[in-house]
Amino acid sequence: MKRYSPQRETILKIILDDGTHLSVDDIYNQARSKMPKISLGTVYRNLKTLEEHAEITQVQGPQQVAYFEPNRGPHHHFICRGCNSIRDIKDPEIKVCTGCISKKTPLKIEEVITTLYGTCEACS
Amino acid sequence: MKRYSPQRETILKIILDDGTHLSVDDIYNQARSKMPKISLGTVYRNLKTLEEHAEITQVQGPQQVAYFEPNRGPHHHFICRGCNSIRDIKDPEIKVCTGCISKKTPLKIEEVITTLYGTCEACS
DNA sequence: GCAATAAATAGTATTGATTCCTATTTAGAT
DNA sequence: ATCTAAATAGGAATCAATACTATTTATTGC
Repeated sequence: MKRYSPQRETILKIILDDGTHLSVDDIYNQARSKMPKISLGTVYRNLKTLEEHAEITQVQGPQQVAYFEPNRGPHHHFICRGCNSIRDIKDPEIKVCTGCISKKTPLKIEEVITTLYGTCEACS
Repeated sequence: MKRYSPQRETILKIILDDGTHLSVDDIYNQARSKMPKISLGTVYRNLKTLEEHAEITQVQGPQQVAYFEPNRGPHHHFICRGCNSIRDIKDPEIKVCTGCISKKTPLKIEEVITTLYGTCEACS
């Protein structure tokens, strides 16, 4: 990665500033309000670059939609089936035991992603 | 669901007979070899119907590709980052503790999906 | 500072998976 | 056997994502 272009900085800032999870369209729209000539291709390209450099993380949301969030270490997600909202679940709050499987199989486990599906307070 | 059409039976049988995880294209191609005039739309429609009736399950594979498998109860998946293969991990082999979170938050958790990413024997 | 070189961009075209649409066929019920 | 609703084939339409290209912008070595 060369140096941050204004476009890349804008995109990264949008994601860092936002506490929730943004879709490509969210990001594109927010970016356009600050930088009207930015193109959608630029958004996609930079999201890819930023993800490759581990500055942001892509989350697979409901209905095959991709969401992006700042890279803030291992954690999990809760997706509400009512309103499709995503929220973070901090790592210590749930525990996944992978020790047992790694002893049993020759698979090398590098990452564990746990997603909880359910109903949030508002939708209950 | 009315009654099984030959197309739906064919599609379901392909998935039940297969031990691995099939993409839409895999299913379409296998179906066409048995039933040359079947249309892609029919495959999609039936996959949706079969999933709604809990006969099959859709798995979100690597690179946003959807895979289908018979519905054989709760289990998890291991995805190899080398060859993109998916394999099942039986439920008792890993344990996810959700009890702790449900006490802390008012979220109603209905399903927990854990996906392991790593490297398989062949790719090591 | 200034050319040379490489990376990034805007804008548009293209792709590819999925859904939608419509006339026709098929299966189940009366 | 007829009627009615569901399912189908085939093609058109949609939509997210990628690819392409000419142009702009930044970095490097002088």
